[in-house]
Amino acid sequence: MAAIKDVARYAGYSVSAVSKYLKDPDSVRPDTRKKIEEAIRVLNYRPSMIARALRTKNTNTLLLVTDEILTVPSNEVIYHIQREAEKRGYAILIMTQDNIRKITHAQTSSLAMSAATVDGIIYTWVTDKQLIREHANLMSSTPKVSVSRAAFIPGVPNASRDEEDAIYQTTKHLIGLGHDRIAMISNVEDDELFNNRRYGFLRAMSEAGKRVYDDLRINNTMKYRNVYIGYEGMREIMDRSVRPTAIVTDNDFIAIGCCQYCHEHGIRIPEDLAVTGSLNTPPAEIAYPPVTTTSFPSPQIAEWVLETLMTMIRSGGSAEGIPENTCFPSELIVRRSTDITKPSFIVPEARQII
Amino acid sequence: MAAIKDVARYAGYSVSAVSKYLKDPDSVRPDTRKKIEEAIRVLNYRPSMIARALRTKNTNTLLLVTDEILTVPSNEVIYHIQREAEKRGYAILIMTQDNIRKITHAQTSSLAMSAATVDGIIYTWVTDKQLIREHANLMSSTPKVSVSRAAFIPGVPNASRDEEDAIYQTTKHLIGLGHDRIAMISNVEDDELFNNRRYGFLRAMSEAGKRVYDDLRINNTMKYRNVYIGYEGMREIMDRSVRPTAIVTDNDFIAIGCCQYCHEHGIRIPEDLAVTGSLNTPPAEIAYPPVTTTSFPSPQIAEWVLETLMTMIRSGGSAEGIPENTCFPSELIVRRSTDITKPSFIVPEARQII
DNA sequence: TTGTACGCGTTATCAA
DNA sequence: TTGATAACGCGTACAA
Repeated sequence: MAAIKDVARYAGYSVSAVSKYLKDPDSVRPDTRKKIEEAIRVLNYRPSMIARALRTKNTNTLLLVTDEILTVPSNEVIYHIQREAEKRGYAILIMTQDNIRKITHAQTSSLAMSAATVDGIIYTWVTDKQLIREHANLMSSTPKVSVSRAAFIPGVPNASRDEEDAIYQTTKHLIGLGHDRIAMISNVEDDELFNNRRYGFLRAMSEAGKRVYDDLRINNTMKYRNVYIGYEGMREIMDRSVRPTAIVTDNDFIAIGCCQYCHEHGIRIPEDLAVTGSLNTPPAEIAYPPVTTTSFPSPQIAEWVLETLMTMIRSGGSAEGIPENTCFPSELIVRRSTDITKPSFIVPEARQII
Repeated sequence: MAAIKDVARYAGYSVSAVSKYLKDPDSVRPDTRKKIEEAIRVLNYRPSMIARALRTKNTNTLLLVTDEILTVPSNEVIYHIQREAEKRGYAILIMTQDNIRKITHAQTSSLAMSAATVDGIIYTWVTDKQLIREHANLMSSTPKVSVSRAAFIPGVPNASRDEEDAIYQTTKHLIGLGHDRIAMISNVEDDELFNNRRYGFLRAMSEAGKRVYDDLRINNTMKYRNVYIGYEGMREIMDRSVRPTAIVTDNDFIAIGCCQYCHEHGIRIPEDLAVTGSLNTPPAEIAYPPVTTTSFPSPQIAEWVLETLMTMIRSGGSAEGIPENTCFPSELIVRRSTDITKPSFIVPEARQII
């Protein structure tokens, strides 16, 4: 691989002339530029990003910590972060929480690898806050942000969806359709999240002067079992004396589970029962019937992540003046599961991922 | 940030002693080791991977080129590659095809960034073969592999699923259930893929002495519209004089579209019509009814990717002796859409992602 | 405008 | 077993 000194020698100039040219081609005389460009072309020269990084201390690389490459909305957020990063000339290095743990707790005695040197760090949907706190401490001089309340730690700016508002919008939508008896089924992964969502539901109900008949709270051992939670939740609810005409859930998969129960028991959706989900996952769009839901503002959050990191990098790494929490609203997406005027099958315009 | 020389000074030894210790702690005397470890601890020293990379020429980083973070099975493969890489101490750098294009075609005159220096490259589900060929040429000394036939270029070892076998297994399953009139609906992204799949279907049919009644081939403008393709495909098929009792598709989403049509028209699945998908995507498991499908061997492919790259890296980058194409079989997953004895709703054991 | 000299943090070679 | 030194490829004062 040709190095800068080879280019210099071939062009008949010094290394620094070439370096200067690389930084700003117009800062050298036209004939010099010509010769340098010729040399670069002939030698197929590509600057070594490593040597450059050693000198300049920045790698144009951001570390993204996540375990959730496969789950919505985490994968969406990663997707958009990746693209926003590329726009700005940054590459994304992905690492799992487990690997971060290995790095953080490595005995310095053995081959304790430090994390690859990066210009910024993004924590998303991590579960071990204690670990993140330690790692953040270790990388104290590197700009850091986090996404989703589950990853919030003090001192690291965080972006998340406004969960309360999402459920509030959904509930209000149902109320607007004339529903009186509305139940809520939700999974609990995080008490703060649950409380926010629950409050959104209650606020909509109370603003409309509706009586709260029922709610279901399934416990946390059911992670990755949301469809089943919806199915079982429906069974419980249908045992009660007062049956709801609509179900609010905080997850599309729970809603899909509700639909499965209804199919099994001859309950028509939305004629007999309206059902809503949350997060606008791909399955919600192609479910039978398609499920009314609220979007996750992944593009907005991704843009926030990059803009915030860029600001911090420019300001030498400090989080000064950046709010600890930034909330993004979601959008209500009305589909057949609540609205009989919508198609019960896929529309040509629908763009399913895959 | 403390550097190795700081550790050396603090411990009272030379830089090379510390470097030697770092490489193999047992290669220095116990008392020396003690002092060095103390210094590392006190100064919170972490070796600079950048400086190390400048010296050793390897970064312990692999470049993964893909545009499909959101689609199955690409996301599954990425997920597993990421984990297999971490197991071996490698980090994964993700880059889109567009960015690769920018890098490859950058005018050397301006700020032509080279790709970050990496120890290996993985191309997955890329669409622009010409570009990949150029990039592979540019990075000629870096070990490279590709995943999925869509990314195959000569000289770069490729892993993919055995598509013919997947459809063959599916068709045989239907034949075993007693189906006589079986139709096939497929999307066309790639003629080679289509031919493989089609051949698997025909082979199963002919081996069983079945007559081939019908097939549908929807054209390529419908990428990301698979559910709609299934829906429309069913409409066409139901217009024919001889109606099938089973439908083979090459994609779960097409199968789900078929189901939607059936729901709309009172056709019971699987009583009146059996439907099969492919790729074992999450929606296939939670569809109504759950869809019989074939798995994608993502873990096996990911392991192949890493093992192959490790081999190439050890052997100095050559693909010598590595087959150009490695095919992995898939597994048939029988669900309600073909088998009436299976549950039509979600089972408690089902682990849905998200 | 161009060139010289040094340093970034590490590893490897060789000598002590 | 440990230490001095060169080299990896580049950027940047500073001098010419």
